[in-house]
Amino acid sequence: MPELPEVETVRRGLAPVFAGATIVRVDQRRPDLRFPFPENFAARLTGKRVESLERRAKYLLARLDSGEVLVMHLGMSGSFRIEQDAETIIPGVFFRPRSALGPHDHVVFSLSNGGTIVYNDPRRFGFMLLSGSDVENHPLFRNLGVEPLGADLDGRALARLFAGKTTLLKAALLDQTLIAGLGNIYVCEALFRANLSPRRVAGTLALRDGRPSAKAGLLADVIKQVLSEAIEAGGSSLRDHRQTDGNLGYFQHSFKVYGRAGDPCVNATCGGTIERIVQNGRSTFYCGRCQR
DNA sequence: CCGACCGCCTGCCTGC
DNA sequence: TGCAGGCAGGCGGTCG
Repeated sequence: MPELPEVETVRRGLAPVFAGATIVRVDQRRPDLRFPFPENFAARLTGKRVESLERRAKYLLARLDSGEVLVMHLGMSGSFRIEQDAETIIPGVFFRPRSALGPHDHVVFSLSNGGTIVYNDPRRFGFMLLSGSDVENHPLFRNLGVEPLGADLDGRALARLFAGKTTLLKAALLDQTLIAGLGNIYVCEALFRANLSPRRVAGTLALRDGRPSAKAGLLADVIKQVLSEAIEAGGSSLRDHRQTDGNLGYFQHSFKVYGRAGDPCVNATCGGTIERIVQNGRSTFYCGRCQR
């Protein structure tokens, strides 16, 4: 499932319930997800107040009044759902009644405001861990690249990041140590919007005579654009991914290349066909005519 | 240091 | 209809 727009959608869905609430109970229903849960996971969360719910790249960060930070990653198939009692609906939070737990419901947070947050993850590629308050120095975060929606990403920054790189452009965009938060879908979509081939060498977008190329500037712009539009649409729902209120995001209907192998290119004047190739073991979708 | 590849899990879709 | 095989949004680790 989740790339940056989906994680941001989840953050926005959870924040009204989670932020400001005190965790009154944690049911950890198995010893591990992708990694083992931290020692005394439930005990270290119980009784703590969630001060804020933030996002860094594809990570959710719940800052606790204990000074610890609950770090959550959804992997490929993780999702949260919010359940409440009909008598005590939290203002602004979609009502979904309590339901029986399923086999892939791995963590249940019960909150002081009456809300319950259930983490479900069939493939268990997600994980939860606890960090000190200086999350940015945690090993998982220390090498993370720039936040794509932040002011730090522009043509100049991209050009610097790609300087001297002989990697494929597609691979460079997926490299979380360069830009943090892009995944396979939005990289395909951004490259299409920028008319850039995923097979291009990343270094060809580097600085020339100390100035970023127009291509680098355009790529930075369309990355922000596609991510923003996807967040606006509530993310993408592939397979069965849902938002925290159970609703589907609908940005998948706006995909122009992802999953569209064999379809005609949407650029009316092009006449080309979307192709699927495999790069670094991942599917890439692109138009070989528009994208150079 | 870098890139290529593997493995972690389950579920869904396709094609025979 | 049934089943085997392929494929999936991520990411850390290993190997050359």
